[in-house]
Amino acid sequence: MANTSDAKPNGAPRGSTVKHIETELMNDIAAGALAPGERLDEVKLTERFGVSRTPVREALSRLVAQGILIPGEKRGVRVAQYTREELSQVFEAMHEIEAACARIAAQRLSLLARVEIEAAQAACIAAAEIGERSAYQRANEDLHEAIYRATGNPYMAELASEFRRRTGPFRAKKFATKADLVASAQSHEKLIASIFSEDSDEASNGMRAHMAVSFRQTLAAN
Amino acid sequence: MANTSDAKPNGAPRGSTVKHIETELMNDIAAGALAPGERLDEVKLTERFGVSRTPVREALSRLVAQGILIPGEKRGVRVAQYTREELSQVFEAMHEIEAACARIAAQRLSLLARVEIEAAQAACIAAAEIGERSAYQRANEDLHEAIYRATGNPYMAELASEFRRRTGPFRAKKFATKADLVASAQSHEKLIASIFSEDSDEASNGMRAHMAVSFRQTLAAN
DNA sequence: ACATTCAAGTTTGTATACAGAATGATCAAT
DNA sequence: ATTGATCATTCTGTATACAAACTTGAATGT
Repeated sequence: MANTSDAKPNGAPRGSTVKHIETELMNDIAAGALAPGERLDEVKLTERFGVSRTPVREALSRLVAQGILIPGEKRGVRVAQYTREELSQVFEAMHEIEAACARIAAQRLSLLARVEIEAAQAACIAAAEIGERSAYQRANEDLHEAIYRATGNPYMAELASEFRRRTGPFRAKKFATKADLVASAQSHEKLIASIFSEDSDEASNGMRAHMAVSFRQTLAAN
Repeated sequence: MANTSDAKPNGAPRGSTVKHIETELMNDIAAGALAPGERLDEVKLTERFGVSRTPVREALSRLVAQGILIPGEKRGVRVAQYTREELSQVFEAMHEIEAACARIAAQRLSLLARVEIEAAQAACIAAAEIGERSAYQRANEDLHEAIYRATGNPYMAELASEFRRRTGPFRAKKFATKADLVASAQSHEKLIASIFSEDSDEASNGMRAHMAVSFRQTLAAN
């Protein structure tokens, strides 16, 4: 049945619905509301967001492009799920990208970047000392993002952020105990020192060492 | 006017039309048939491929996700075009990714990978000696792809390939003279030696050095 | 001459319709 | 009981329709 006159308006309303669906789904996945391996049904999403299949589809395909969702065997898309080996490969790639960011950041370190990194680390320490897991996680993300920005290279930064989003669901359950937080914050200290040394190789090795600590915690939780 | 009975069949034919459009456009861009900055018109593509806007749109948005196209200021999409600074940033990111590949490849070097790399380099030398530019370019791509495979990490490999595609249009005009080919092939020799040393740091530095040579040629041509 | 407003023409985002594939379920035959 | 075939039921890809936003440019007023 075609629109008569009282039908829902369509056309192009303000801030792209697609973007909204995309971030909403990303949050769900990051928060674990959608478990790895779970299948997403286009029509269900259609109902949930009160839109047609077209924007849902577009949002899904963007998430697929980012590796957050993967195309199902024959049909549909599912939340990315990795075998132990795949997980370690994705993390290896992320480690290298992070290391590259640290390398470039060390080369170009600006005063602003220094301050932003120090501020984020201060927040990490504060959160670790009182054992606030979710605050620590936020501060930890901030610190890494500050390092990405410190590269002065938006392409590197975007790449790193993308991998961080992609691995988010697996890193979520990483910090089990207060001791984990403290250990992570201490690992940050060495990492930051290596970047502030302004020696590329040392910074990149520093980041690899930090990521190794971090990955050990992640693997323990998966 | 709606389908009556003799209309074109739609539904889902064989190998996704979207994929076809995507690769076709990628080729056009790589071959320079679509110049950087050029605007792509959805409707024109619709006519060219004899399909509706839906698959065209999907193909375009995938290319946007890969950074090969970029969304226009207000409307439409255009072939990615970079200022000198942006170009150097994209290349910096690519260099780091390539260096990471070299690092991992050196760590895990298998006999098969060694052979593949040597074969590709042999092809490079052969092409350089007789000054066959397009053959050299192919062999050069093969060599880099062989290194990506040598990482044993499909995520790293895909990432590197993606950046290579993205920078393709700018590297295309790189090899101006036979001397360029020979210089590139010689640079490969050192690169390969550094990877075959199975020393991570040396391999990653080796790749960075090679990419620097390569980038100098690229900048000269842009 | 310049700014402002308004109408026509494009372009985009979203909705909906529909054909063909994949899946699953029912039922007959071995 | 297991296998195989047939049919109904999703699900997916593509086509088409249409409304809102943007662009353009001409007409109007200052």
